[in-house]
Amino acid sequence: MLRVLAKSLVLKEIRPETREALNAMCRAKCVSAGQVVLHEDEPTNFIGFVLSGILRMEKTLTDGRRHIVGLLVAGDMFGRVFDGPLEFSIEAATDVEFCSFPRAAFEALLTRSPDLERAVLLNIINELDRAREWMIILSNQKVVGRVSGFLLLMCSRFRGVSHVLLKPGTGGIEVTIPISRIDLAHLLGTRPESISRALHSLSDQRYIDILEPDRILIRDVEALARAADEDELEIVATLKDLLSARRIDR
Amino acid sequence: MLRVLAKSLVLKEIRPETREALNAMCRAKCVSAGQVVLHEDEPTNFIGFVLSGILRMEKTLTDGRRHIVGLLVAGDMFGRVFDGPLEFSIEAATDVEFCSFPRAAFEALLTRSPDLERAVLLNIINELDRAREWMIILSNQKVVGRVSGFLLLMCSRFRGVSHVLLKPGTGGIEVTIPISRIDLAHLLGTRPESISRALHSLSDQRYIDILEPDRILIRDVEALARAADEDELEIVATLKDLLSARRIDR
DNA sequence: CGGTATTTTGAGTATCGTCAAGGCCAGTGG
DNA sequence: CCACTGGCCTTGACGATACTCAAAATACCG
Repeated sequence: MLRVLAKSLVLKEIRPETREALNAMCRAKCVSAGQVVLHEDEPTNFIGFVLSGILRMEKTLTDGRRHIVGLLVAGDMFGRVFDGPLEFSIEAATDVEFCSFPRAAFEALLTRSPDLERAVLLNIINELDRAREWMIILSNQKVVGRVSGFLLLMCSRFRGVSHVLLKPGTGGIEVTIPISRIDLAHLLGTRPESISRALHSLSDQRYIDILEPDRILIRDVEALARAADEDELEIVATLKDLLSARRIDR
Repeated sequence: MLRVLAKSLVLKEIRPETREALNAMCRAKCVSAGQVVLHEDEPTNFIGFVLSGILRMEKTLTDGRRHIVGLLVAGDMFGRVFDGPLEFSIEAATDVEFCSFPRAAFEALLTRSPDLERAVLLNIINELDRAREWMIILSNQKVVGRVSGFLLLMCSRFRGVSHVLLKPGTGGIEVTIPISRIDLAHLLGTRPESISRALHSLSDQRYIDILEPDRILIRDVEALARAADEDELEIVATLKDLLSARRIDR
């Protein structure tokens, strides 16, 4: 299983001994969509690494509403490394495979393996960057802008992972939205109705096709980036390169 | 100067030797409000620790608009620790003192001082939590909600730092907003006019007093939390405790 | 004291949230 | 096999909110 782990950019640099130790303490787990992996405010007794599928991090408010604060994909780490309990619960958005390390053992290993500590550090820096990307998307005034930014983020971040497919022939990218409209609405600071309208507006402009409610085909990445307003031009460039590269491939 | 640094929660745990080494490589710097400390996308050649004042992290878009993605206060660290250049520039929002460590030397020390690496790790975890708090505030649908959340965040995070003062007698907390309306508007995903209206609406309800455009007296923390909707009840509890404690003190 | 930048206010319009209804799909039980 | 149910997504209509543009008031600076 650590073969899979090793593919994660973050963990591939660690020394064989450390990897051995990780391997020894690691336990594979599978959960199906909807199950809760970690409860909010409970002391975390393990650290997890996602192998496949998508998890959502969500904060449950006192009145019962949920608030999604991020998504986890293959290669991502979750669980508090050192201090206190998690501030949000972690729930499977799709069927998920992950491996878990007992917290105490993991921290002990962390303390005596600088390479692992470095890997964890890089992982968290990465996560921080992603949180900032979310912030920029969320600070878009209009719902279509936020939705467009979300779609772009989905394909740039989750490319290569199960939920994004490139369709070279048509020059489009197919994205599966791993969360319900209502959750997406909370994530983007709006309501499901507005999400629906935004998607259909993008569809009317022929920027995207709604294959199914949760399967979107992105036809015009640049137009979407313009709608998102953001300087996700880097993202766009990357995606375009990828598309044309694939087209030449065949 | 490291006396100041040591006060930062994050660095107080490091060993004397490491502290010595840090001290040796550290250089104090002062910049005045408005100056740019680090440019976006330039390779970062130093790591900085804020001693006093407030810095803003901002992304400059291709069309020249700026997008604030966070604020840095005393105790915060900035600059890329390992990989690539920073994704945003760092600018002084007020007059700022900070100390800087040459990047190469800092990373070398990091590699041979697990205690420092641990401290840096905790610092970044902290920053990640803050980014997620921003996300929750930003995902509030209404502008008054976001503004209220912003004010609460300001006092909970920046308490004890120059820009927040407790006024025990009146039971209020005075906050100085360290950025202009237009920047705050960008940060909260709205326009300056709406920020103004939101603040004056809160003022009309007697939740806050606008002493000066950038100096706000918070009169009713709970009401503000209700307006922010969020479960910042923890924050509220903390603030209330603090207020009553101070009141008893005198 | 003038000149500039920032903040505020006002009026009109677009957008979005709200409420209510309808459609689609999957699962259930007759 | 079909009707029924419940969940989710969509659509429409209406009211609230926020954005736009323009102008006034205020603060800031020389």
